Amino acid sequence: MTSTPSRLAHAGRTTITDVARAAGVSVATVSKVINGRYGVAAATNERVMRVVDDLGYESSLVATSMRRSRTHVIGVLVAEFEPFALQLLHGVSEALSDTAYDVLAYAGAVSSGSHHGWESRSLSRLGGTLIDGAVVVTPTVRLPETSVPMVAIDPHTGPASPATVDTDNLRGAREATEHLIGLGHRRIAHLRGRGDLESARLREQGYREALQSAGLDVDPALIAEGGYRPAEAAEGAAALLDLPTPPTAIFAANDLSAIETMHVASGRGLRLPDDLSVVGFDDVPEAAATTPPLTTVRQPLAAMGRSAVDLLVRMIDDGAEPTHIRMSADLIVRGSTAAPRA
Amino acid sequence: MTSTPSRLAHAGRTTITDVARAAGVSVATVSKVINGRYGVAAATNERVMRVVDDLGYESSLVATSMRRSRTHVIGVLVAEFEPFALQLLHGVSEALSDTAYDVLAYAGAVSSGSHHGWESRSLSRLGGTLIDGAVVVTPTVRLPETSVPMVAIDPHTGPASPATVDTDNLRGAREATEHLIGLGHRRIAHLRGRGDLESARLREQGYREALQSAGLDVDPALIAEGGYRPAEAAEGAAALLDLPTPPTAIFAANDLSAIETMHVASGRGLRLPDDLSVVGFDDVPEAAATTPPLTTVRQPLAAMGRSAVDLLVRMIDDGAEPTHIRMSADLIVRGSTAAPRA
DNA sequence: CTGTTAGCGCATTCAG
DNA sequence: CTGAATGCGCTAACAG
Repeated sequence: MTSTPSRLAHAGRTTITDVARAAGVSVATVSKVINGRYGVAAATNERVMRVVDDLGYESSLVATSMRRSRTHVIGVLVAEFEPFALQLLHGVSEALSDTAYDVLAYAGAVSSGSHHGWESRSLSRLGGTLIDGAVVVTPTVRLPETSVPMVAIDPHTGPASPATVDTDNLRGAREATEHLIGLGHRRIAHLRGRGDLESARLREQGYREALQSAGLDVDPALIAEGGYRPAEAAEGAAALLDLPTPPTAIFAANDLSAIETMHVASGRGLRLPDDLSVVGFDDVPEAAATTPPLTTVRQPLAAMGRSAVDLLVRMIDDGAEPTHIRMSADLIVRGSTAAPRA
Repeated sequence: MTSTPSRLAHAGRTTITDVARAAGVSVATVSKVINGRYGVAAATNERVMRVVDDLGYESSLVATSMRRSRTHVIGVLVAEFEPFALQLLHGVSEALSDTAYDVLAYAGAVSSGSHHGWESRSLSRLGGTLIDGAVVVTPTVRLPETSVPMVAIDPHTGPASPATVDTDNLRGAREATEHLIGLGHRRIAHLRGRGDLESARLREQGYREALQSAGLDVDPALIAEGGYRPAEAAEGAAALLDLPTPPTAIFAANDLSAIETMHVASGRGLRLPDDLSVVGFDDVPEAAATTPPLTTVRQPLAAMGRSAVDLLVRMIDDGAEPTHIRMSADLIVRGSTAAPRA
């Protein structure tokens, strides 16, 4: 044996080289055995396998992905792991447990700075090699087309990307607002979502349309910024409630904002839903856990995740055409809405 | 120039080579600029930076991780993305948003086969290269020690790994059972968790101890398998309710099992909590959303995720010693428990 | 059937 | 201050 004698068993991982040395074969042979390719004697095969087991060797995803085109890993790219993305992830994971794919979720909105959004950054960092395809959650920028197969969930520009999954935001928002109108509310406020998201614009539009259809004026003073996030929502809600004649109902652009709104209202001694009705959007698990439980528009998040994966896998495996999938958004009436007090 | 002339601008990603060519410098120079190292003229620096921005270049995680020791990515290894892991992930993500680390969550329980568990496989595949450290959620096997820094959450063997975060399962289970006893229940069943998990054993032990302390017999017929998963839990619950004299209360080893138990009970026309009291464990968001809302033992999941990350980052950055962190588990009484009917 | 060779995209010496 | 060579762990040709 003339292999480098100075090489000790290194610190961390077991590499293919370690296996090769222990089995007395070349790394190429080990590679063949591991990948079940032809051209290896049965005896050799078994010997290598035993060493692999003994050493607990597992090929490095990183190294493999550099040489191979397929890694059998699907990437889910999110800005951060908030409830919305989490529920999506749940569906993705479920759908993938029937397939040969593993899931890798990446939250890349941390080390910011570049003028590119997190979506492009994450795609650049993972794409092409590490993952066979990507599910991108609420991307805000147009995504590069030259990359891996991907489907966007609730994307910024609506169906601009080739493959998308979203819900009927316009209709859902109309239903929510009409529900409040039907209850007898006349001063209905809206806590906006992130202005750069198509979904947020559609929800606001649905709110406006419902009001107008009912012959109600859209009062600009009753539209505040919520940004889809608790911190901004708290400010927006406070501003609304500080109005000389505050609204009797608030339709928030998502559940997190709605829940925050409820906190703000409770903090001011308002009783829900008697003094203020609140409606959200999304129906994350947390929505049903508030007191009173939140009336909201349900997006079938897990189902959206599953649909996205189904489509993606078909695109990867069968070269299926990218399409647009639109799911329905349905009002779920719970306890946070009631008729305004006389 | 004798470089391969046949090389075209390739399909997918922008590589460091593209940037170098566009900026008219060598890849080494680009590398230095990107990593902010000394030895580059200011003018060159700026020119390269502009090209980087123009092309939207972002270094490949894969390639980088092969050569570098640090990637500034923390891995969260889970079997699958169920509510428990999701909540943990939420805390992890939160805690990491203050740091320079990105989060990468990997669900590796899919392509099984090897006698190693998913934890070891995932660690082998990602460790050492892709991630700087790992948070492993409910590992069931003893983890190799020679790998990257890691902390285990709710591990199989209890505090066998050097760094762990868990809750006081024994105490939580006792409280849950004592609550039922205090309500007047005498036939209290237990829906077991996964037998290979320390947490499940402790919860059963807490149940037994509480019964014994109250002078009640532990009836083996009242202990069924739940496996922490809805499918098994449904069977276990059905078996319990099929007993000649069924229990008046069921303490399930986790919320998913408890929720499934409620479904099974409702499906048989039982009214909750009058005909049957149910207690869970974990307090995932879904627990408060059931009707009636589930009485359960709260594990501070997000806080556990945060603690795990805090510890891990200190281990990576400052070489801190691994420790064991135990958090308290507290009973949350909601509507799914009541005194048994006379 | 098995070993040798080349190179994936990048960071890192080490000469210019 | 810059550029050419080297190798990370692995797979795909090809040679023996």
